[in-house]
Amino acid sequence: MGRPPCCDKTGVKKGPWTPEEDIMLVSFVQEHGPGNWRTVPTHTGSFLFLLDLYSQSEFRARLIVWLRRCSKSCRLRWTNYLRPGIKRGSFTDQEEKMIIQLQALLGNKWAAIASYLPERTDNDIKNYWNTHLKKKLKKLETSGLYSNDGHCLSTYNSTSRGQWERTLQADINTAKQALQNALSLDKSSPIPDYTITDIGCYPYIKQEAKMSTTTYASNAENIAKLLKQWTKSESTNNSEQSKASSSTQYSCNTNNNNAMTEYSSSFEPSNSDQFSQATTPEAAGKFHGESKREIDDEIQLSVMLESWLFDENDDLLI
DNA sequence: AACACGGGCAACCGCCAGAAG
DNA sequence: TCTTCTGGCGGTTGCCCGTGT
Repeated sequence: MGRPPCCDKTGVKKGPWTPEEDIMLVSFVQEHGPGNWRTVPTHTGSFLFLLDLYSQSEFRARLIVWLRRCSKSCRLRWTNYLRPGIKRGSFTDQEEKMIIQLQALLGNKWAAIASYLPERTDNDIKNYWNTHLKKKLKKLETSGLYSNDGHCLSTYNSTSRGQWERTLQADINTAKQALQNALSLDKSSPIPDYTITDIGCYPYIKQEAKMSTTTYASNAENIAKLLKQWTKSESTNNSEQSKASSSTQYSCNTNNNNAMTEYSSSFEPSNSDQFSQATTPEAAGKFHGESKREIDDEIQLSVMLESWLFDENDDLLI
């Protein structure tokens, strides 16, 4: 009776997302589009996700990683962090002003406020409000420069309420226009090609990379590029390390002179160890308190698949 | 140099309305 | 029609890192 659950709730991974998981999620959304969160755990097999780019990419990279996130977590990660078009970094004065005005008008309706700031997520706005603006306004309030109904007296003292509302309406119209533009782009191309500047949200892409006009292709080609570099270092590591380990390494070859440099160097080198630890099935198991047997089974399966893939694709992975 | 503290932010939690079976 | 689940939302937590002592 009723809907079947989307995924096995026991053994679902929590905590910070790893780059591997992000790659998987991005590639999934690129293939299936956002909004199918219920199918994410299905398509990723709940426990094992095999990202097969063999038929899609000239680089023919294959990757095994573990995704044990519930659909809700996937949706949240996508909407708050990975979704193209998200602007990160400090808020501009204009944005700040708009948030203050809209908060005064709408209250703590962060989603509604975020709809007028298409480049910002509700979570970001909420965080910014709680950490910055609340204090700022309190200060202003105590100094008499701000009234608690959302009017910054220093700015609006001389303007009538009608003028203030017109200003706000103009701001809202501007934001609406921006939103409509964004939506019309979505309509024309369900999975648009994003330039690297459009994915400024992507946390592993350094500032200089954002300046590039390199296309962030919709067909996972760039992820394939990234994986190519990644699997290359992985296979090198495998020859040196025990084959029983299914851990993944993030090493960056910044000597490459092509676009790949931007992607590979985008990973945080300082965290590479942390990532490799966190992404081993052992580490994941510890994290979730899984039984040793389950972990061993997963390791075995992973090792089998991994050896199969690397053996088969040695000639393809350079 | 070591420790304590606080700020910032990603991610989780719990609730609700609506959808799906 | 009822039950169960998803997706969306706001509130809250906890970790990481920078700064002060």
